[in-house]
Amino acid sequence: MNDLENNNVENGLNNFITEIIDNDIANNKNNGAVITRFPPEPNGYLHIGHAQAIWLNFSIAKKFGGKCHLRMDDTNPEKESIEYANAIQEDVKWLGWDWNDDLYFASDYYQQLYNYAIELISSGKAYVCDLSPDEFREYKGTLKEPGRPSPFRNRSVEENLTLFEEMKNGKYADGEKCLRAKIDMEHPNILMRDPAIYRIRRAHHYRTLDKWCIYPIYDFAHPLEDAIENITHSICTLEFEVHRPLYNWFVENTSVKATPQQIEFSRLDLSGTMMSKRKLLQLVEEGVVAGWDDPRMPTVSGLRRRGYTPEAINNFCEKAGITKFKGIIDLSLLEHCVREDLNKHASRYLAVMNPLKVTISNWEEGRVDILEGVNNPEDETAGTREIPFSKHLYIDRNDFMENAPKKFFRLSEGREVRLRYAYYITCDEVIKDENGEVIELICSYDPESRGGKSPDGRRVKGTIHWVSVEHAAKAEVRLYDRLFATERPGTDDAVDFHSELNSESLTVVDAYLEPALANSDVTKTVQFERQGYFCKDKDSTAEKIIFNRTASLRDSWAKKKK
RNA sequence: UACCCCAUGGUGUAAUGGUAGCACAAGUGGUUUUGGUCCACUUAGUUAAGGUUCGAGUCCUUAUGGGGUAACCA
Repeated sequence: MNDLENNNVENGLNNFITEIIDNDIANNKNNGAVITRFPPEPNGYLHIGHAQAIWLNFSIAKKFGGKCHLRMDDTNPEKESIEYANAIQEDVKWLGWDWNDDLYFASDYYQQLYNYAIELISSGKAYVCDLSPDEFREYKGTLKEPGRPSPFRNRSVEENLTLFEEMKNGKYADGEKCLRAKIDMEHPNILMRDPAIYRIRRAHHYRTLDKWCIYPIYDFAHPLEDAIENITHSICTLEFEVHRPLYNWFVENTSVKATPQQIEFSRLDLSGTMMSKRKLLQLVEEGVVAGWDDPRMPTVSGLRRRGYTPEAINNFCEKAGITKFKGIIDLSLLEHCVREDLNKHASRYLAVMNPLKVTISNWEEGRVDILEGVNNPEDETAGTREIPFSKHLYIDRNDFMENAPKKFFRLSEGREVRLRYAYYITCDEVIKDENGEVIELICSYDPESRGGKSPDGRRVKGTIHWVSVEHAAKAEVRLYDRLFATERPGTDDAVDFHSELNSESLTVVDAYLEPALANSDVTKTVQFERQGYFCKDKDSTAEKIIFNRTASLRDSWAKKKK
């Protein structure tokens, strides 16, 4: 392994883009500088796909000793808001990235962009066009047929200058005129056929308010924004590939000094969910989910509320990889990443979600024993906690079975199990109600087995979780599953994506928590032993504790049963 | 077929003309006071056909399949 490879392995970052940058640096392009940017439009919340773009741009900056700008690409006042702009910043920060002083807004460049437009007009490379949007489209041609020149294509520089200034000054109605780059109406790439670069839109902008009634269009604005900020590598997703000639055209035909390079990669796609901001917005507006931060949403804020950690998300972004191949990542990789992180860091607690009453027949009423539980077997420094034990307990209903098969290592009449950190108990009697449903178990405990082992060293295979009824706190637990039942929801236009929703994406149950969990102010995601990872939801009140299930534990027993 | 892009196990991703590797998933076994974790092992891959070469996943040609692009959105 050579030094370069070694270096890349240590950085955990090596893909076709870093190879391009390696070459650029070897050739001393940009004097070896690397400046990237993450340029979201503040028209929605960030999702896991954005998280990968963020991870990519910031990691590249870090790897090459450069920097990464955060830029709000806010050139469309009709869809953007301060709420979104703020949420984006919060999410990027939470993911662990620091843009230092490099926070920018495209809207701060409006005057500069206007000046570059004048430059293009002055050099005969842009003109004001009076075609209506319909006519504009018609003149543009189709994918297979060339376009025709606009009748306004050959206006004089002076006339264009005057008209453009009048556009800016509000002389014309919205859509009455637009400014177009003069390139080639017969170009095989339809984007090069005199694209519009400024439109008239009397919309209130959340930052520039009503100062402007003309707004620059992405294809014109973006390369110039990049150049203004001295971006060296402008990384974007695949659908902009055909825009690259246009991107370069604006860099080459204006007086900007920098020569940013656009590089496209395949956006991250996850099975069982969708990344369309428009459709996610629809789910929010229709109330299908509880908001952008609903724990079932693939948004950064949704994952945060679900109990995911930034480490898990960034690891996932890295493991998913960067290529130009448009694939779909299995949700199980994301789940693996969160379990991997949480297994190392989450404190363990006992909580019973599906309670079945257990009475210890040979335990005195009122007697309480305080036992010691290990907080995290993966981390000795996490310490221990006290767990009260008494005559009346709850165990999980799934941990009892009548006529259990031999491989069932839990409780059944006449069988013995270990209560985690407590005692061995044997089920002596099963009490049922008039419907024949099991409502209580009468068990006897072995006083010699305190702490979960007995002096005779007998083997008790099963260990189950429990809580003491009188010490337990009741809580609500929200069990989340994938939002959609299909692998690729929303990809078939003939299918309404609502029909692909998973009707069981949310199940609400009651749970009984051991006191150490109920009394602590948990802010981190914890493990309910043998069940999964859970975090306290923001809907919790002093009276009502609410937990969200982040992810279940792997369950090889459940698999075996199938 | 107007132009552009892409194609490696089920999924994602390495291999930069020289032994097709890794991760997830799936499965088998072991350890275990979480049927978790951990450990070991197994299954499974270069879209096709030509060409260049001592040697091709990699380079060339063609075919096939998939995707993107015709907003005064980004």
